[in-house]
Amino acid sequence: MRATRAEISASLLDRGLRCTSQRYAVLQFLLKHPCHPTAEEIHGVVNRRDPRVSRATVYNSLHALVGSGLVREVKLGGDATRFESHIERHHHFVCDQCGGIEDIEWFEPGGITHLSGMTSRSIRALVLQGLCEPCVAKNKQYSSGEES
Amino acid sequence: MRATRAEISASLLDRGLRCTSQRYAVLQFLLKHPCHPTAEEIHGVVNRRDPRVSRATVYNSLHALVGSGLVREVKLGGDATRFESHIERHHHFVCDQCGGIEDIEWFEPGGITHLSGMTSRSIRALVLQGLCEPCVAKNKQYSSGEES
DNA sequence: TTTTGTGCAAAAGGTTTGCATACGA
DNA sequence: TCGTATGCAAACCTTTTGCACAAAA
Repeated sequence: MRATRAEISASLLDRGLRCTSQRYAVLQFLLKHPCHPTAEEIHGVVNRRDPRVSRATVYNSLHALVGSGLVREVKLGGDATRFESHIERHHHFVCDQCGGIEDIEWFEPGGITHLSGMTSRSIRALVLQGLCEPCVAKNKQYSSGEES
Repeated sequence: MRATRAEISASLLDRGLRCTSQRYAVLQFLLKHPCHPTAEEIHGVVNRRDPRVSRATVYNSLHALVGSGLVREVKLGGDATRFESHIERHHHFVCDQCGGIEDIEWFEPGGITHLSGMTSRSIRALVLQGLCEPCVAKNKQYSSGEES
């Protein structure tokens, strides 16, 4: 998360990717922000600092980073694809109500394979859909009669 | 799945939806085909039978059906939203390689809640991402040295 | 120097919207 | 009849593409 300029540059070169200022900015942003931004959000931030970064280049950079394994693409049902630099195996939780996304520490889904009788399929990861803590609390508040 | 015209019509009226020929066609298609078509696929089929069905109306109809609980909207990470008339609780499996979607019989995800320490979140359903049986087999074939 | 990456602008899906018209209850 | 649904076309949002130009190794 706290990578230096040299480290970021090296990790790009190691994978055969030239270290351009645009790629550097995109990767640095993802390393600094452990959220799950969309390409548009990344473009917004990066472009504000250097207006010479186009939307197409953000997409190009993201694809290059995903291709090299430095970044992971996450499609969780929202309108836009999201990206994260958290590349260790993990699951995701998505809140149906607020759309919030949370990383879930990895656990073997073996029990699920068993539960669903899916012994011949191989499971890579899970997406858990439901209500996050704040939304559960918010709903309780409304349903307990506090109208005003 | 084998609903008569009268039954489909009645289920629409029961929920305060007018039974227009377009809505009828959309709902009938979803009841007949237990797959997970996109709006565009539905429009293609319905429009072929009655060219007077516009794209916008297919979207309107789908939203009305989803709003009334007759149809479920499924966002599984593909490019387009998918729809299904299978409204009983169930999970989904999505193949990373071929994009195929399978319904998974419902099971309580309680074990998962426990595994991930997410006691205060409420889980509605799971999306399992991985490789389906055919794709697992296909990959084995390629990796076992059969080049030609 | 040579290859790879970039900016721009246009286009391609998927989906929504505004408004006059048509149709179901 | 009356109010809701529909068709059309245009707009919107996310993402991709083609091509001339710029920059990294």
